Amino acid sequence: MAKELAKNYAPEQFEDRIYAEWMQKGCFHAEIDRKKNPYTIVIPPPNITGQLHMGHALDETLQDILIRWKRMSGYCTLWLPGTDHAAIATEAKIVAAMREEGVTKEDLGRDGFMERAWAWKAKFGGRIVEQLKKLGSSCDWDRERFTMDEGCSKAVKDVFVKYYEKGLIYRGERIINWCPKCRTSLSDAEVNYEDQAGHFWHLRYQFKDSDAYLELATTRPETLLGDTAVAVNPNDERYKDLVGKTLILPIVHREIPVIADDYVEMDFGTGVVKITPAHDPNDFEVGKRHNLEVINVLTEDAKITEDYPKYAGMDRYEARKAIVADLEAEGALVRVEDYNHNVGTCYRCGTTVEPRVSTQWFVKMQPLAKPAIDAVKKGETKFVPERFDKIYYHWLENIKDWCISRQIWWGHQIPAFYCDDCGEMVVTKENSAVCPKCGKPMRQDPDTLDTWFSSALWPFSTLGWPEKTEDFEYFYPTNTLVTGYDIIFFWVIRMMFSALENTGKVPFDTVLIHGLVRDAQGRKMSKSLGNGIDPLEVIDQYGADALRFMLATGNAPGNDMRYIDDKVKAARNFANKLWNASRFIMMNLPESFAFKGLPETLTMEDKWVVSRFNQLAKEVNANLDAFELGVACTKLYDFIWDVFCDWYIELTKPRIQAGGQDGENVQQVLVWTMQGMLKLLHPFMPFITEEIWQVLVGDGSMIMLQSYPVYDAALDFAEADAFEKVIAAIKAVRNTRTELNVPPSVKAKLYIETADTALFESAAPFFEKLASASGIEVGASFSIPDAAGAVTDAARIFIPMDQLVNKEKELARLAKEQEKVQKDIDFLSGKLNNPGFLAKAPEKLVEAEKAKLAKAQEKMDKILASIRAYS
RNA sequence: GGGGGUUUAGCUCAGCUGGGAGAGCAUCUGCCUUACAAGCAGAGGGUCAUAGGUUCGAGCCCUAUAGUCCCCACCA
Repeated sequence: MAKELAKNYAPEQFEDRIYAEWMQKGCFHAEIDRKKNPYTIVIPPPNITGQLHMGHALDETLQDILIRWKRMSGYCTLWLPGTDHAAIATEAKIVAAMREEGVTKEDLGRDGFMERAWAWKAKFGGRIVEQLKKLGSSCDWDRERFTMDEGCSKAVKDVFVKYYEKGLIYRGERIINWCPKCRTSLSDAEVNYEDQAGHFWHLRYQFKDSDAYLELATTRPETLLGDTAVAVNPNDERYKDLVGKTLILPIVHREIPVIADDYVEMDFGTGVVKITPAHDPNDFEVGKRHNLEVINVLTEDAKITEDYPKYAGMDRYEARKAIVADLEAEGALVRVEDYNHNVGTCYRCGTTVEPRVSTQWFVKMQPLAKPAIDAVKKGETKFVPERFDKIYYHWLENIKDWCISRQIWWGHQIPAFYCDDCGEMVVTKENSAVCPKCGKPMRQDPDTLDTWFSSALWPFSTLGWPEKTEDFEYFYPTNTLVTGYDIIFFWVIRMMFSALENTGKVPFDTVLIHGLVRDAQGRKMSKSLGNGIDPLEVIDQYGADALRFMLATGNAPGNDMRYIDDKVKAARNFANKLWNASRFIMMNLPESFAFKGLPETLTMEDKWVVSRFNQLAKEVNANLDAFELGVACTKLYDFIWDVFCDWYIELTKPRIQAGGQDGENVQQVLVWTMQGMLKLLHPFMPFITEEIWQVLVGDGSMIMLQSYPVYDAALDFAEADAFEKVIAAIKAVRNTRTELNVPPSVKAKLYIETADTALFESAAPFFEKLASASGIEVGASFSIPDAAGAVTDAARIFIPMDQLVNKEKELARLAKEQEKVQKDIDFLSGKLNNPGFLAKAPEKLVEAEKAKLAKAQEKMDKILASIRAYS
């Protein structure tokens, strides 16, 4: 059979075809097999609003490498895919699209809006999924899930009701983070704090019964409308006598008390704080302690309420200007200074969040956090790299109750029902409720749940929980969770406590954390900067394999990396190298070729390449086991390019030309090694390896279903070491010739002086092919005049070149060599003369160092002999 | 104010439990050698941020310092 590949590596010609074939043959589908061990990964579900970005590409690549490796290693693997409804983000997009049409949510009503949202999901929700496929992701698409599908929704209700009944969920009036643009509450995790330039307005509030003033400073003068007290520290001597007195609030002219509270720092500002319980979390606490009135002065969209007609309808920043102007007019403004402060912003839209008092649902975190901390402490779940467990602990140890209600429609509606008549509340899994007290139909809570509430259940809700499904029994707990460090707080932590509370088990045994993919300058890729690189474009240009290999190489877990085009190019070149190596093999196979495995008779270079491959298989497995994916990539790259292509293939050329039995043997070895390399590389570069495999093997088998190579003691050959001597000699000759500026076209006979005569004699063709030799003579001793001398520890090689050799140059070169080797000798003998080293270093190491020293000395003898020959 | 990352060749980064510093790109020298110029052969280039310490031995472990980046935190 003639085996042929296109002349150039052109991934666009086969990647899609191969993916379709995998799909069509059901290669990704996980069938429960109780004879095998399960290995499960659940995908971090991308948002249905999302477009594939480099972060996804990295995340997907790492997961696919692991899942393909485990699949080939005999596990029953399930990579469960799906998408997240991304409550706020999606609703914002839909509302924006509606705005274009001049339609509002209110126009449509809740049901109409939901209908529209589902239509939107149907239209765009599959986009990101299709993009994931371009990367080669071997997900079981038959099990694809969505956080708002029936099963996940059932799990959500189940958990909500259970938490409520256990007292882990409660409803209450609290001060929460409010996004005036998204018009919903946010959890603490959903607020990003950023430094903003602002001002410090120094104000004075006059006492009711005197002309005296109390000076204080604020960054938010507009909230003054809601001030209900002014506070000082109880230990502050300056203000001790003023506590209990009454002040007149400027502009509003309301009477407010001076109170004492520990919260006030004496040495910050004037040591006086205005207290606005409705619009500051600290003030809210102070207000509770002192029974202060909570006066809300802002609407849902952060405009001043109707209660203050002069400012009503102004947004908070307009109102700030107007109020500052009025304060100044009233003489209450003392001065203004520049001030930088931390401002909370909405993680979705970037709008400055407004602390707001409202009735919300909360998850009580203390009881849930404890088991989650313990599980990691006990090692039931491990972070890779380990350092992320500190972040995890710190967050959980300081966690506050989780605000889970959102004032939007796209999401899981809260399963709580109210009786508008008697105020009774019922929490139930049912879709409707009747008031148990007055028998009237009840109204469901209009709010929906935080999107992370449903993703927190993802590792088990997607496997069928709360039903006791076969999938759940077999695949749960999952094994590896792969995600970026930026969503540990949002997601990983919440999965941990949710899983422990609901399933009694940790959701996964390992969390593999990766960093961000930044741009070439190290900046975060962002829409606003416009510096994002579209993975799909990269795939178009270089192929998915190149992108994957680049993302997996040279990147340690948990560390950020930069996207640099040259790196992808290097990966593409590597693919091209492999492509051409396989072409070389195929074009040298006869039509009648049948692969029989390694032949009984192996030459030493065969044994060398087989031993090296065997070692590679051992190391790659070990690296994957330890999640050192980048290290594994480097080793594969080095072996394929350097060991196999640059050395082994070159060594086979004279043998292939010579033909005969040895020529047939070498074909077998070439194919054997190529197959092995393809298998080892497959998890990293699935497309090219599959393509080559199918052409090379040609029996209809697929590489993704082959067994992953493992170390085999029978494939370690002692001759491999001997062959390194030949390689060293060839390198030395090449080096010598280049240093002496001898053009490759000038051939020279080599006289090899060595104790290993048989070894070198058998290597004659290699010297001719790889060291520009016109022939070699091997012996125990030579005396060749006017010859350059290439030296290794095993051989001294004379290269007679008549006038071509410049005596001075050659002597200088030898002197340089001598210096280098002398350094080695000094270093090694220094070490071996150190009694401490001899006494405490492991014996194996001492022996190895002795052997090295002996070799260096042999080499030195040969160099000195060459120098003497010239002098 | 706490916590963490990072600092290694001109650039971007590896370096797995401590045993003579590596890769890719870039640079320089030769090569269109019948798989690959997306290639081949060679070369140069590093007091592994600084200062101490532990050790027979430190890029790796400990302490401190500096640069840089990030996370967390209620200072109005």
